[in-house]
Amino acid sequence: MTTRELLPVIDVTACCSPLTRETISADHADDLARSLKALADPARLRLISIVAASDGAEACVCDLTEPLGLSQPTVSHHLKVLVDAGYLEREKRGTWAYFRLVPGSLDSVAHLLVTV
Amino acid sequence: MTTRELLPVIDVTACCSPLTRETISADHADDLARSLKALADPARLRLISIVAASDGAEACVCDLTEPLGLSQPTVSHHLKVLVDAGYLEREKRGTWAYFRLVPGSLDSVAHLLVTV
DNA sequence: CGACGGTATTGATGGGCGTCGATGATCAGG
DNA sequence: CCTGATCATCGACGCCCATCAATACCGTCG
Repeated sequence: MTTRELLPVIDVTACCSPLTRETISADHADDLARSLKALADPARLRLISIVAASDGAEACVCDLTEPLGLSQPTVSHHLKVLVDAGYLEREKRGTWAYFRLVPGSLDSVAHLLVTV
Repeated sequence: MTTRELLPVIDVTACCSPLTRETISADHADDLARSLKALADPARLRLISIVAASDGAEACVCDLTEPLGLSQPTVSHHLKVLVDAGYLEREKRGTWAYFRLVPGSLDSVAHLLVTV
């Protein structure tokens, strides 16, 4: 995306077809893959779904452990992955930690997907 | 999605917030996670991008090995993953194998994402 | 201040996956 | 046929990751 626009001209052989437009850069592919990897887990998708469906669009860990059938440390780990990836935000109120969806985060990665 | 609609009523305690709408099922989360996992790799994202940007929207393995800097077996493996996941389709013409984007496959997974 | 409950972190373990070299399968051309 | 080229499959290696038990951290409440 910065200074690597000068691709060598490909000599056309029998099978090779030339490119008609820009492809995504290696760095861009890396970033998008990281974002998708954070979502590519059944437990994390269900966490996002439950948080989004909860009253006030927020939920604490105690809401999330039981419906997933996973241990509390595992749920905490998945939540950390989602927070680090920018899909959830964490707010600690007293004893409980509440998680909310980051608005537009899912839409943005979905938009990146269709423009790959 | 079939016979497990009867969720136990959650007794409301101090921290737990009730659900206001349906969450995705475990099976649905599994399927979507599988689809996303097939995309969550830099090499595979670049493969899709190159195929989509190629003339005629198709490319053969020899087009794809060099720009990725990966060995031919590795590229073949990634292409198989993408074909199995329904993102690419393979057509063998003589010695060469041509890959095309399956129309709408990316849009459909992107749409599933924003409705989680 | 001490006990208790919710949550995050650590360490260990087992499985999955990306990568490669070697090899097999298939087709074109002499 | 035999050879060369393209692509798929196999076996192996190394690394990342999902999961759990144990433990540490940090609030609240008595």
